[in-house]
Amino acid sequence: MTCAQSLVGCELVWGKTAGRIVETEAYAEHGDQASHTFLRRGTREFIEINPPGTLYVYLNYGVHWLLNFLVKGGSANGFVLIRALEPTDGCQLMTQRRGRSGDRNLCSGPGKLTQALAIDSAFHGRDFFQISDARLLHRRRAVTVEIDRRVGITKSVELDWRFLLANSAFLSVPKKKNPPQSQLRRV
DNA sequence: ACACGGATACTA
DNA sequence: AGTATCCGTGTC
Repeated sequence: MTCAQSLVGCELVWGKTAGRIVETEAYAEHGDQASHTFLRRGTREFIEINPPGTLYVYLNYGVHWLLNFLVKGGSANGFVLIRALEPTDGCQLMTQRRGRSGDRNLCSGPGKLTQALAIDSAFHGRDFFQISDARLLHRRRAVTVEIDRRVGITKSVELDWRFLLANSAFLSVPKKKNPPQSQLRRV
């Protein structure tokens, strides 16, 4: 999914906090058994009803809110899961919300970053571009994106739809594939 | 290695 | 109503 790849390196500004996106995953509406659309009618309807850029926020494992962007058109409809940020602003507030210190532990995971940014179900279904204090700043320089297998799923594991900022120290889990096998893309 | 914990979408 | 499932984290 090209959107997931394009978001790597961009800065997500969320109120008084902000972070550079260092890890994303793509989930496709069709042909992807790991996507909610595969089993949930409600998620398929969500795609029909809402415009691209709508936030899809849901609770995972009864503990963590996970942040997804709805993407439409292009090669396929689907969602981009934001999995990790490199904190760039508001570290003190994020540390306070997380209840832990250390910049590397603030947003290095999809559940951690929603806690750090104070994202929960209240933002589910909201159009990202209509949220006044939320912004997406495009990267100013080219970055190297590494392609890897998605994390934490049991179905459609063969799809390499995880996108990492190369050599980032703020990833949720290290890349699984070794450099010779992994693909690198200058984007 | 394991517990924690709730929305969703099924079944009946 | 009851149950199975689930894109994780922190601590054991």
